[in-house]
Amino acid sequence: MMRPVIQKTTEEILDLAIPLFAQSGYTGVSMRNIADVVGIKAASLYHHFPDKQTLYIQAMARAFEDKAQGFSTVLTVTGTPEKRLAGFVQMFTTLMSKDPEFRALLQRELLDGDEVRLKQLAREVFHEPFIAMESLAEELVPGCDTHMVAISIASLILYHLETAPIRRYLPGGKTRHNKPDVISRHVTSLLLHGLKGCRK
Amino acid sequence: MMRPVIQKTTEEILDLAIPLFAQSGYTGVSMRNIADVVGIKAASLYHHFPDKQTLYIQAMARAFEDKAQGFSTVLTVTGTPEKRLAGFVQMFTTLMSKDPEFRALLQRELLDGDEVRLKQLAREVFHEPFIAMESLAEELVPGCDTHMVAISIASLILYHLETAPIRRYLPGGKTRHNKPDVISRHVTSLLLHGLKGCRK
DNA sequence: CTATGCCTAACGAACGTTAGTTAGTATATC
DNA sequence: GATATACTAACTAACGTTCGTTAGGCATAG
Repeated sequence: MMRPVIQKTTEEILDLAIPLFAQSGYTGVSMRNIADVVGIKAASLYHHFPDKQTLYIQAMARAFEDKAQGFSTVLTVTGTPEKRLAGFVQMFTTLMSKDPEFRALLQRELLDGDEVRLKQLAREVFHEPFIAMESLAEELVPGCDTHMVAISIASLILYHLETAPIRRYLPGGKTRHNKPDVISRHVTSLLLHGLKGCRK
Repeated sequence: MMRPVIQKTTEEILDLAIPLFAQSGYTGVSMRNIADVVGIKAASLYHHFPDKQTLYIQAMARAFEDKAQGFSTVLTVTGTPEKRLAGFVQMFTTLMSKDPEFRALLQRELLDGDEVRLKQLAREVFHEPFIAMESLAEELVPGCDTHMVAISIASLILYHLETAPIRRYLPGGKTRHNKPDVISRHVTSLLLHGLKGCRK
């Protein structure tokens, strides 16, 4: 009896599990769901991971580890602080816009993540780019609260993307509002000049 | 044999279910979980609701319906547009800060809500206050994209609150950054003057 | 030959849900 | 005022399914 010889590595399983967790969350995904998309039986998953929790944590770690370096490169641009801000906002918006999976996982971790996972996420993924953002903030506005400024920048970009599903039904919502270019221009001018920078 | 005569109304059950769904999400809460906090058996829930989905949808409706009018009152302030913006930001921040349950439910709906639920949420909860925010935006910055401005205002406030759990572990995160007054002042000056308004 | 990766089969627990029953309460009839 | 009727909200018991997980066997690669 010949069975197909499709040996899945641990990494391949994680890569297939990540989109599932992003879409449905930890409790919304079963070991059988994961096994199905991998193409093996649920019991076989236990040769790669001791339990579901470990599989999930490793999937998160993998989903986030690649991002860390992606973010850093976004912040190595040169030029005036204003140009660098504009460049960062544009690239960050494009990057995040292309990766709704990452955004969903981040949102879910903010909702459900325990202290240990959040601490790890902060240290291994966001620490470095966050510091780069803070130093950019310090250059732009010496003496400002760099922590709050960095959060504000990220919040403007991420929330425009995350609210896309409901903004369709809110007054004035247009398809254009989901385009990375439109968002990044709006955010940049808002940051540089306040609301009055949003005049036509 | 005397059984305790503790009759639970449908509304009481919903009120008890709401915090559970806020904390653990739809798939993270079982009918028995809900029954336990209500103090009845799971089967008895089916005298009030035909199934879990309906219970959840009614719980969401109830959790959100009170908010609709709360938001509207926040926007009936008078004065110069700048003062009104400052007042709105302050009140909205305080309101949202006091209600992490509502924020969690909103975030979960953005992640998991289907088109029908999001459309309902937009129409019944956010439509009116959103229009009020847009007219405020139009007063402040005639000819601006009011939709984007309204979203930006909300995003600044909500993301500062939602990221609180992870900001503890990010550089420069202080307890003060979670205080409604600090957040609303930061957001107001950012909106009115851009980043340079954040100078000390 | 050993280790690995997958299989089938099964476990106990929990899941959403249904059926049938009981106690209490309000309403209508005699 | 007593009695019958109907309704409500709870109960116990169980259904079939799915959950995470374990045990044991078979095949392939090194």
